[in-house]
Amino acid sequence: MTAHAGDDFTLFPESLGTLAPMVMRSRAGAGTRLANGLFAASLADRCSSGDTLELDKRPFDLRAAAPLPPLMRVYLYTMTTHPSERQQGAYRIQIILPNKGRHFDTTDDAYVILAGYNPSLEVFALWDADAHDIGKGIPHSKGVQVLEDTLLEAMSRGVARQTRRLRGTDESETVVASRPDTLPEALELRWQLSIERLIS
DNA sequence: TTTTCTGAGACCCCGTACAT
DNA sequence: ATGTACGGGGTCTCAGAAAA
Repeated sequence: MTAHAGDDFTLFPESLGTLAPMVMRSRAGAGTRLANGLFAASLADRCSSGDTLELDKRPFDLRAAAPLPPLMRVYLYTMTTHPSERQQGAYRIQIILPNKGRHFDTTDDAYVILAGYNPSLEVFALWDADAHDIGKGIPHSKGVQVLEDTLLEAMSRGVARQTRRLRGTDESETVVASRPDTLPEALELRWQLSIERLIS
């Protein structure tokens, strides 16, 4: 995955007089900041202090040691359920990228984590970012879902996975869910699944 | 205090699967 | 082959937070 320098956001702002790539970030709301903090805290023993940057922003970066990706860029959203929708027990996040961008930012070869957190269930869900950032990328906003059963399984077993088909393609993705205390394990699985998907 | 931006709820549309 | 229901994705809107 590469950064899309030709899109409607600027990777190299001339006003700064620098060629250093700049990651587009938006400010995060209170709930997201809380989730960011919990996410980082869950990986505290895999990251040295000071390697977690800008927890009040979306995305935030996380440097970790093997077997996790060396640089993770985390797009974390609050995961909600909508009783008005037909499918009972379906949770989803709504992806809205900073500055109306259409692609996840992979500056510095970061591995993009697309995650949701539900504060009432206290579980994370990790989607395959690459599976959603294809073609023209992400429109104004995009919702991705995960079944409640998967989250409940993660609550009881630590880590759970769910395969879901992507509409309009022949492809499917695997969503990984986990409790905060099993997040390193889930991230490792998420990374492996992404690699398998890339080479398949 | 006002303006701008973001997050999240709600609704609608489209594609697919299944029953008839 | 066609109709219907369901699941997933897209857009609109509003409230709240942050910035000016």
